[in-house]
Amino acid sequence: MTIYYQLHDSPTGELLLLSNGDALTALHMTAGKYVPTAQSDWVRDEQLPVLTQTKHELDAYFLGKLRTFTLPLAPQGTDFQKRAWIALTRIPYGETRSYGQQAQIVGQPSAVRAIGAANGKNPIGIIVPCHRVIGANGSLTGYAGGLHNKAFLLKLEGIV
Amino acid sequence: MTIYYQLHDSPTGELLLLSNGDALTALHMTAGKYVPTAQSDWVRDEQLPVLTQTKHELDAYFLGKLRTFTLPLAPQGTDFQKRAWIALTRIPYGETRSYGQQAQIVGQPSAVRAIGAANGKNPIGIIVPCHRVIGANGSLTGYAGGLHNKAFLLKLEGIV
DNA sequence: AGAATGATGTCCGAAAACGGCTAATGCGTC
DNA sequence: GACGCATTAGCCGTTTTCGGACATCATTCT
Repeated sequence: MTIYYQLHDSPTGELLLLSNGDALTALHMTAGKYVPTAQSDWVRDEQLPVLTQTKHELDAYFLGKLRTFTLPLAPQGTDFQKRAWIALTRIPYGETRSYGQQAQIVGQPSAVRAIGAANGKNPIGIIVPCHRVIGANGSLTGYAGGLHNKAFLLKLEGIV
Repeated sequence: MTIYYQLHDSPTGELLLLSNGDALTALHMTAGKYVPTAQSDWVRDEQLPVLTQTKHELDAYFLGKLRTFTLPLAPQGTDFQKRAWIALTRIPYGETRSYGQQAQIVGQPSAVRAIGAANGKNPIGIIVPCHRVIGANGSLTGYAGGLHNKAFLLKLEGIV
């Protein structure tokens, strides 16, 4: 299956958007870690509707005018990871959860570290809000895009 | 165990009286520091004998007609704190001791600051007379209910 | 199949901080 | 010298904080 992509600027730096043609499959901060390098078989498509919509929603989000993303998502991962990511999308804008709470929601209260690992592999940053999960003691602990960006996003959502 | 309480007015302001049903467990000046806020599981009982007796003795004390309280007490604290508080009850009406003297009575002559800390946590003000303990140089140093109330009580007992 | 790895959380013991103090010390005044 | 005053450094039980060990679980690597 063909993979389409676009690049988009944002307050958190350049973003790499990937799609299968119908839905968003990945959103990476290119300055961050674990960023896939552009492959030769990827197709850069500046017209693809879902990516255009993604850009619009992102812009609105960074302006503080959008609190809930509605574009179609299609992240790829193991069964457990998908459940973890779905749990992420249920955390409301402007709120935070601990890894333990998220584990509880997923239904495996003691799989806290596994949850952390799954969040770490969340392919769709920002839109699947893994930045809303922090340590039980309030510490920021980690973020693929860099802790400063995690802090930036939380602040944008009104969290001190 | 159920906790019963009553409120009672006095020259030192409103008093919060707590009981386990048999004995007085706490007496706080509601205007002071470290006052526990009323809990939802507390029961207000205006008929409880021990609290009624407490009120009568308090009224008599503030009129200068009672010099020794006789109601049953049951303060809760660590071993050391209980020893400190027992020592307090042995200080006669109208007399004062220094923290050092109290430490000596407790049997740990050098634990002066620990005695001060224990007095600070005395749950039963007025009746367990922590106000009769002053600095070695005669200074009032501190009182959970406020220094002016400490001075008031000492004056009531005839101390200048 | 087994071992290693994390964007964790809980527990427990040690260490440090914290008082409703006090006696000793140092310094300037008289 | 004697005195007043502020400063200092011991004193000790309690509380708070901090760090390391350990349990835990899906993944990944060998």
